[in-house]
Amino acid sequence: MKRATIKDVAEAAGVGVATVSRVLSGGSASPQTRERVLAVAAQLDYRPSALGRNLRQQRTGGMGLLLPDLTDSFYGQLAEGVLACARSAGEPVVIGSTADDPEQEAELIGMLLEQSVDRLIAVPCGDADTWRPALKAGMTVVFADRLPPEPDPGTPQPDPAGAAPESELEGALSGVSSAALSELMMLDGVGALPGARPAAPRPAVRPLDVPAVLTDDRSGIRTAVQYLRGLGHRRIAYLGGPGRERRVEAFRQAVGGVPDEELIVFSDGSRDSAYAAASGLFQTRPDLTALVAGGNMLGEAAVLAARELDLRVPRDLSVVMYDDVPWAELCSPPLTVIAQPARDMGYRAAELVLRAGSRRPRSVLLPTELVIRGSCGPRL
Amino acid sequence: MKRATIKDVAEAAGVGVATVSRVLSGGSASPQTRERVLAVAAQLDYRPSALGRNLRQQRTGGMGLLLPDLTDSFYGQLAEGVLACARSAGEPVVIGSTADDPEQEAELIGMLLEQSVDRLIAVPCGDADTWRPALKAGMTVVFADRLPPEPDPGTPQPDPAGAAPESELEGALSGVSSAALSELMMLDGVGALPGARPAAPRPAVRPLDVPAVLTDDRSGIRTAVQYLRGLGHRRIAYLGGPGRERRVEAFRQAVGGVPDEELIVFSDGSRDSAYAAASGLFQTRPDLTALVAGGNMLGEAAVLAARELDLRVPRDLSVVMYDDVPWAELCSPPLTVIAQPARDMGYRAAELVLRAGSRRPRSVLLPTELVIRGSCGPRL
DNA sequence: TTGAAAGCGCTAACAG
DNA sequence: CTGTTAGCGCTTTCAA
Repeated sequence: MKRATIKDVAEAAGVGVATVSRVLSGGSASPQTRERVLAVAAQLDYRPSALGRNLRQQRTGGMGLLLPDLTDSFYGQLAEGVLACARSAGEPVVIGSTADDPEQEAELIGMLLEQSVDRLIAVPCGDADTWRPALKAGMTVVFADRLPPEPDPGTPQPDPAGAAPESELEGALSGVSSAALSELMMLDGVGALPGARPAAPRPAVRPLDVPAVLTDDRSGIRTAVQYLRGLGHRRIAYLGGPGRERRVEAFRQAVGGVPDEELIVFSDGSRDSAYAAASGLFQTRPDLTALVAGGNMLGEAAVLAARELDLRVPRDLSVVMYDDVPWAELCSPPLTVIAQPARDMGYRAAELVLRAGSRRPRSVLLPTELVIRGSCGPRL
Repeated sequence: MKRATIKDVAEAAGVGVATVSRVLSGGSASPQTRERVLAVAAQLDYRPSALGRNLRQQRTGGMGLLLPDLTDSFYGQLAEGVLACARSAGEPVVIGSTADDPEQEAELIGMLLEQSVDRLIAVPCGDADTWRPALKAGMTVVFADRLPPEPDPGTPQPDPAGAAPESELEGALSGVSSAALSELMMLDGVGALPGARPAAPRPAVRPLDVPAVLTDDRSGIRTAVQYLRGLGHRRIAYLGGPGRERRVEAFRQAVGGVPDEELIVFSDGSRDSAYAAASGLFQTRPDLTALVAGGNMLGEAAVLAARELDLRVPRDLSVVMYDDVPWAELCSPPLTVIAQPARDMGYRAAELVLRAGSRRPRSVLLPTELVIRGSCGPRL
């Protein structure tokens, strides 16, 4: 039993296919025609085929979603946000996971292009060159959670917002009422995120001009570092993951002075590498008393490594982790975290990519919140 | 700059479109023609449009994936498995999350039908009626992790494999070499999972005949219960989630005798409901000494509720949780779990749904493993 | 308000 | 081995 086509409906209703199409997409038609068509369509259990429509319109509906790892609760939450928005719009979502590997990312972009998916939400890992093809092909792209690494300009770039603003949020919003602060923040052109310095000569190759939904990393990190400093900690380490340059930068800035680079270590996206990095750090620098983990998988690794080395949290080591995830509370002690509104980020990114008409939508910067639990203590 | 079509390539190469199509899909062509076409295609950066192909073939490639909740690490891992397989096949995956709500599930199925996605992997929550439309439409469906609830037959159904077999695995494999036991298990017709009793009169409405990738719940639960009993526990409670009838049944059977139904409580898919259920259970039955949580979100809730009520684990309460998730180790104490090969399940489900020719593929039953950590102790 | 007709890009059947 | 051609189901001019 084959599916009914628009032609079947047209014949059964004694009208032309164009009329059926119009009725079903809310075009104009006389009431009686409309009613008849609707009745017949329902009776035949007609479902318009997306295939025909897509070919005709030269575009697949819905959106793509590219994430590093669905195993990471943060991205799981982000994805749920996207799906929630897509569902309410009745749009399909094509998902792909990149494992933070630019090559896989490029492949997935190619696949989406082949499918004529022209809207894409991504947590990018590749650089501008990975992304240019998608943009040139006319895809509407929205980045979430982070931006592609900027091509390193010749001269080391000073903080884009000028002299170390209190936070990105404030930087972007200087002169805005504090009521607006609690609102979701808008800013334009993510390439030059905060206070666009009109005169500053940027490198000729301007980064990508793609809207993004980000959280205020600078403020998140700064709050955490200040909190730790307030507890007396001086040797604070940072454990970072891939694509997180903004956070590291924020960390360097927050600790102030000449940062002790040995206290800043990185891993790639895998659990193993995170564990190795954490473990290595603890062993080479037993003098550190606090750690900021730049992501929940890193926090996981840090807690595990600390336990393995018999470092007691928070007695021997204070830990703050980026991302609030369900298990943070189950941990012993419960982890103090920098919470990001993961689900909202996904939802808003989906909104952006769906609403995007011809105009490029604006970027969104969401606030973070330091959730104090039990993993930080005074320096002893 | 528009994308090149097959026609452009044909013209530029001085051949017909059919030839291009043939060359690109590995059909026969003379070496020089092939070479020329390939060269031109590369030169024009030609990418075949899935739109045209899909319409022509009346089917969208790739597969759908329906999960209850991406926030649940178990499903995140499952999804990663599916994506890994899909990626290596170059196939797109359309994802949807149902929140264990049959209505949303039905809607998503409808959406996939509209997209002509004809392969679907699902952790089902709706019953047979929800799924029949998809099957009637000719979708190749593979269930993962669980099956739709069976329509309750008039007479209470005895254990389908006869007199309480040691486990589903063994039940399905009686007479099979023990070497094969460590292999992935095959069995036919999931509707009548284990030892198909030829003579037994089943209800007229046979359940769905859909292949599935499951784990051996019976053995998983039984092992856990036996472990707890070995530690001296007698009042063992079970905290269950939606769509988990097999596990509860296994639990009832494992505890033997007349189960104390008050010790068996359920929640829906949400964290809140799980917490409420756990908390309620602990308060109404302070005499229980051990708990089996039928899923990782339930385990999470149980640990939280126990902590809230000042029940020490494992001193006051021993806990075994279904699903091994990264945070199980971070928990204090680290949780003893029934581990399922989540990623493999996803991968294998994807294999099944992709390999499915006209023949219905066989079901797969994977083993579980009791991972003993620190959340269980002797009854005091 | 309505219908006829022209494709969108591709594959498969058929003819050469 | 290769080219021509007929659609797949739909939307969208363009006339009527």
